[in-house]
Amino acid sequence: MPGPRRGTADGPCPIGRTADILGDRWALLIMRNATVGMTRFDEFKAELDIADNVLSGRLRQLVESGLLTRIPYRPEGGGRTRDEYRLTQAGEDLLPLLHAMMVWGNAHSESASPTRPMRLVHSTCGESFEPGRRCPRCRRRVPRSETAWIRPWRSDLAQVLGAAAAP
Amino acid sequence: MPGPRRGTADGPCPIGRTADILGDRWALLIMRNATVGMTRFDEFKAELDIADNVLSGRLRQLVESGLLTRIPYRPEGGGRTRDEYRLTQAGEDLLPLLHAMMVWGNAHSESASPTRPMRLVHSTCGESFEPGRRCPRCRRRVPRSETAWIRPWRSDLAQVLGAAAAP
DNA sequence: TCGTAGGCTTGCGTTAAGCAAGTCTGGAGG
DNA sequence: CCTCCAGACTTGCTTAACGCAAGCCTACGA
Repeated sequence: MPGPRRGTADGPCPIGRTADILGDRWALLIMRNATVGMTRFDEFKAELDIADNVLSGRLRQLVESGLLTRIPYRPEGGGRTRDEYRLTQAGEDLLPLLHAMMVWGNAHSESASPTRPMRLVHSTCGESFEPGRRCPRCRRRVPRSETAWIRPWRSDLAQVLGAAAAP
Repeated sequence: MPGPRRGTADGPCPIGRTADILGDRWALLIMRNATVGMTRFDEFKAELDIADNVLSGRLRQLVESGLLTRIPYRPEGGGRTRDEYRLTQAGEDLLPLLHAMMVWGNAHSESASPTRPMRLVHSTCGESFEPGRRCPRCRRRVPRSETAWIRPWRSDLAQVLGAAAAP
């Protein structure tokens, strides 16, 4: 933002410090998509409809903030090696925050084309759960690999975490 | 932001809709302070170190989004009647989101002057709790009136919700 | 009636977003 | 070995929004 931004990046309040990193629409949307399995520059660009200079800048900030890391990969169709952006532990730990955003959004905002609400479910049993709590059906802790976002407005089935797909 | 902002305010994803409202540093900080009991324009201005035109704009947006309402009050020291900004139900329901931000910030960011971490406690028994869950000591649901934020970096005791004080 | 104070608006310079075009790099193919 | 190619990233331009500062506007008190 204009003017010498007087940030609170190292202030005493943890909410203020978090707001300094995530108090940005694009940062939140990128981390949302990364959390559902998205990793590549052109995927983010196409899905978010974001200008590539802005995307490039945000990804760099998120890497600097320690939420993402760059890892080389070789595209399946051939081509030069490129980097993909994967969640760090700090990035994975955003799950409760994104879940809270989902719950609030389900309750207090409305879609132009209503569907059944988005849910976070335990992929091995299909039951809704809350991050940090045990699955109410299995009574087990839900590892990240068994986490799925149900997005009823999407017709495809690429909703399980790990299948790169966009909300 | 520049250019005709292509928002997702009514998109199908509730996280995207929430990001449209709260994907802004000032919006998050204002709602944080409102949640700990702050209500008045000059309080926000002084505590957040925000320009008054920006504060005015953000408060208007938050009222339009249904997170705050304006309520007239008469200043104790005399003076004309003014409006204060109080949380609506939607605003109060941000508690889990702010709590998740607190937890993440405690874990993954660092203060320039470290203290014991911020906590959300049940004010009648002093036990930490998570929004939506019962108090682990009392086994009772924690109403908003019994909610307190412990902010160890503040020496004063105005930490109980309802006493207008800033993080 | 006038002074005052706080909330809000306006104007100016600066930063960053959105857009579009260009650059840079390394693998593939000739 | 050289060239082509595709995609990530950079640069330049226009415009919106921030930070700052000054001014306005309005009830209440004197």
